Amino acid sequence: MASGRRQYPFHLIEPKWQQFWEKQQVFRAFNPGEEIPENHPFAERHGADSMVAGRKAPPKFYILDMFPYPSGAGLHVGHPEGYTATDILARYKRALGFNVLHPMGWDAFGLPAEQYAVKTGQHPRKTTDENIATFKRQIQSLGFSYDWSRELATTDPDYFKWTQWIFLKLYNSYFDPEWNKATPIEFFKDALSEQPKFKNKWKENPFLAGTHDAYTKMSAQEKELVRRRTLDNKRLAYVSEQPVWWCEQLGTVLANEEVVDGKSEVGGFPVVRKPMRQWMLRITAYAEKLLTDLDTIDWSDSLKEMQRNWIGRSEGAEVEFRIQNSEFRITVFTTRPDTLFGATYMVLSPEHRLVDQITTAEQRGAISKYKTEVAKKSDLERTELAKEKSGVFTGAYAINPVNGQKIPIWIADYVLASYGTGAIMAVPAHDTRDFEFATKFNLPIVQVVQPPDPKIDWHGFVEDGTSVNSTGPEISITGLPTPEAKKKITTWLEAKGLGKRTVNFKLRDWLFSRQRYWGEPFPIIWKRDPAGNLYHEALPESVLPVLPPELTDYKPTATGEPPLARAKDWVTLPDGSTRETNTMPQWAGSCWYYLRYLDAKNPNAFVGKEAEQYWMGASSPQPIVESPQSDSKLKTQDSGLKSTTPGVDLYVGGTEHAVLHLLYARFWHKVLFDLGYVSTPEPFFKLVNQGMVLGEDNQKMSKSRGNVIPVDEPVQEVGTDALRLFEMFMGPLEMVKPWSTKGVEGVYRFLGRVWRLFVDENSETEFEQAETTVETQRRGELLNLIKLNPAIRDVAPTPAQLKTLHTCIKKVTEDLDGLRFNTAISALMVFVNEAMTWKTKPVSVLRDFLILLQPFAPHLAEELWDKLHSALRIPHSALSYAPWPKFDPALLVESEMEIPVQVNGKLRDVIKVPVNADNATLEAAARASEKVQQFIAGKTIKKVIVVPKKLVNIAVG
RNA sequence: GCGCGCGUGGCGGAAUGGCAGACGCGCCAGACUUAGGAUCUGGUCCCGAAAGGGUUGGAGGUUCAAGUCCUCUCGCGCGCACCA
Repeated sequence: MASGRRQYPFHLIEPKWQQFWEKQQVFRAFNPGEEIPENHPFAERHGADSMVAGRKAPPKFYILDMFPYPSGAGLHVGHPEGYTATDILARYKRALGFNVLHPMGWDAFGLPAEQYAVKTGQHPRKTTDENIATFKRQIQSLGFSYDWSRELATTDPDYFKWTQWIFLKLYNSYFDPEWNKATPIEFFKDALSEQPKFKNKWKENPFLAGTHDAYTKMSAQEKELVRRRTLDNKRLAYVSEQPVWWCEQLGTVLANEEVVDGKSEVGGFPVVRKPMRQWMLRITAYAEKLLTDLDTIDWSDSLKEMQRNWIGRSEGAEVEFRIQNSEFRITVFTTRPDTLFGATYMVLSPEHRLVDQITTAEQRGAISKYKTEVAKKSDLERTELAKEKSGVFTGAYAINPVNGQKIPIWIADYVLASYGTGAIMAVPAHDTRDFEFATKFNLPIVQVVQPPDPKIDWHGFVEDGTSVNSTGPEISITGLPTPEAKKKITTWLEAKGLGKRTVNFKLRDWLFSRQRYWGEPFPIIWKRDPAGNLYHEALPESVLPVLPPELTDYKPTATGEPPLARAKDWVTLPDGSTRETNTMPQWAGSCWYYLRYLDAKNPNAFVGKEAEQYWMGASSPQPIVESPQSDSKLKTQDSGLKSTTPGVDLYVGGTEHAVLHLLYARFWHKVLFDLGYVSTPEPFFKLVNQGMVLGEDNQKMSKSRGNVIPVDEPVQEVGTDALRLFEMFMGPLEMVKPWSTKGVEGVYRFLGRVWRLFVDENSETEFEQAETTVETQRRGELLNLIKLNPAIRDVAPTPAQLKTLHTCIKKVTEDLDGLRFNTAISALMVFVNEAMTWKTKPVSVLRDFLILLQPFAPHLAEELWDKLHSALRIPHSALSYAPWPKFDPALLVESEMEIPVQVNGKLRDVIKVPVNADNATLEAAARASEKVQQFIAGKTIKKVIVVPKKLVNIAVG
């Protein structure tokens, strides 16, 4: 690039306006109750007291970017795509009269800084701070209108104090199924009361060996133990000793979500199952709400679908099977209880707790050999070998409850311990996997469903049909269509106490602890009771934040003991209790950062109530604030001023967070909502995923391919306005699209044309000569040498000019509302192409154009806005708050319009008719057309379709 | 395998069921220039001299009218993946 002459002095304009915005705090967003400085443009537009209690505050618009993890590599041109889109919207909404919240911060806890610390001994905080500085410099060089006064970093103790605080809320709450919401644990304590009315609650308590009466007879100490275990078993944050994903290389456990194809998502290292004591968050309690509330938010279908798949709800039944010559019973989960008569064998997962108990002596060797083999396999191997089914017979038999048949019990690794009950009834005739397995091991295959189309083979037919061969001594569903058969047999099972309707989810509880240094410490300590039982206890809120200890060695220990355990002084408290040494996962900080922005400096709460209600709560439509500056004719556009939405109005980020971050954040938000801390059940009302920007070779940008384009490159060559414009001009926001250096030059040329539309070319030559002689620091002043284009005059626009302008206003406005930035930019180009041909360029028209351009190319627009008004001595306020021009449809109407005429659907002519022509006139004009006559001559006209103001179509035979 | 999305010029992409290819890139020609990799003007889907005909991955269908709606099919991308 860098070819030829510079299109316009962006190198002077861009720093100039960035400094201006910074100095004037132009993009500061004001909270309810705040007084606004008199000279601030927000005050000029809305009044200095507009946010003070008693006055109606302007409607809010909260537009949020997914905050980045500041890596050492800096930004490439893919990063600012989403940021540019949100910035354009933020500037547009400001122009419409909204109070816009547009913040930025840093998701700064994370592995890379820690790994660097392990290698070099440099404290992760230092690395993190340096990376934040780099990211901030680069992001600021792009001229985004963030309110930097609300900047936050998840690693800041003033921030993670509240992350820990929210953890305490989770710890001190349980999900109450009757109220269907998170509830302070104090309320559950009632259920431990010895009052008779709570007796029924005791039945389900796994910590009571006997009954409520047994409890009343216990010693105080025993009661305390039971009480504690009962509560701990209910908390939303709980400790569990269960097999978790352990990654040797990373030296930590990982969440299900961080394990992809049996490897760590970060680094791609192998992971193994290992039983460890871990903190879990009970996200499964919210499975149903997380699923159904998707219907209340405006996200893309594909994204919602990804979340639905992840939550994985399926309805079915649990059925209990007796085991022959044994007291044990095995419960299976099935979505097809109607196929119960076709269950010809049963399969347990190798990890099922009953395997050893039911295995017969003869089979013991084979079973234990198989179990060992399976345990050795990583998850990756287990899925890779999935094509070939394997398994071993236990020697035991179960009794099919519907027909009393004896069916063999196998174990096989195609049955997962982690889903359903870890056991299945196998119906080989109507399940693909069971069919494969039965075929391989020669197990009987019995048809129980007849496909609707008799030509379809019933072997392996898994869809709905009609039940057949399904009659037992007590129940028959033969002849019933699948849905009814399901219903009938489930009802029968329930009546017999053999089973029950069940809903199952794929979603697992969230493994919430990590063996790392660079994360939030848990506000938890461990103690022992007099009997020596270890138990955990929350630290009081008053001691938050719990800071991590200083260390010199950040390496995890080989045993899985977290690095924090090395700080013996820190771990052990004076009273002998010890601190929890795990830290929270990186996701914790990003679960609520959007709430901290609302009130980022609040020392007393994670967010102030008033601020939360204003920015997150839904509000009713607001009256439009009329600015004294606004053109009398041009009122603020009202299209964007409908009632504001609950939650974040627009959230933009990459698909990589489609399940993890977005599911976790929704979960936390729902808990906070249930506990009364926030006012909406969902955090993000509208969400858009920007598509990835590929390299010029159409490949994903990566160091190894050498196709990475750092943002600094185009910023140097063509300026940030051109970069911003091209980011949006490439194509629709959601689409994956390749970068194009040539394309950048195209929009750069466009900005050059805009420049030349406004400035006097002679003065520009003068400027360029002067620039070569003046030292760098003083060059900014040279911009004053550039004079306004003499063709710009304060005259009334012609109807044609107004039409060009208003066509552009309409298109840009509608496209911005629909996030169609690429076509909005093309509308601006069309305007400029047209305006270049005008001999006289009316100020009022160009002024409105600059307001339209401002969101896209704010630096250039500010410079020209300033020049335009100064040169003509028109008083003006900041462009950033200039009211958006209103489109006037009357100006687009002309006396005549062109109407296409088709014969048999084929275009034959375009006729000019008066705009108000009625159907008869249109038809007559169409028939009169010479070209049309050629095609209808000698033929019968069967029908004439006239669409007013659209077209005429003549059907002939 | 299942789910979601997408197939339009040489390229990125436009088209509330109503003139396919806006806008930009590239390319061609011209103007201005010592020069042009700056700028400006014009041209640029295919066949055809023209009239006209053809054209939105392919095949059907609905409709006066289909890139757009429906069915089947092929190809690509993303997600999930033995979820009972």
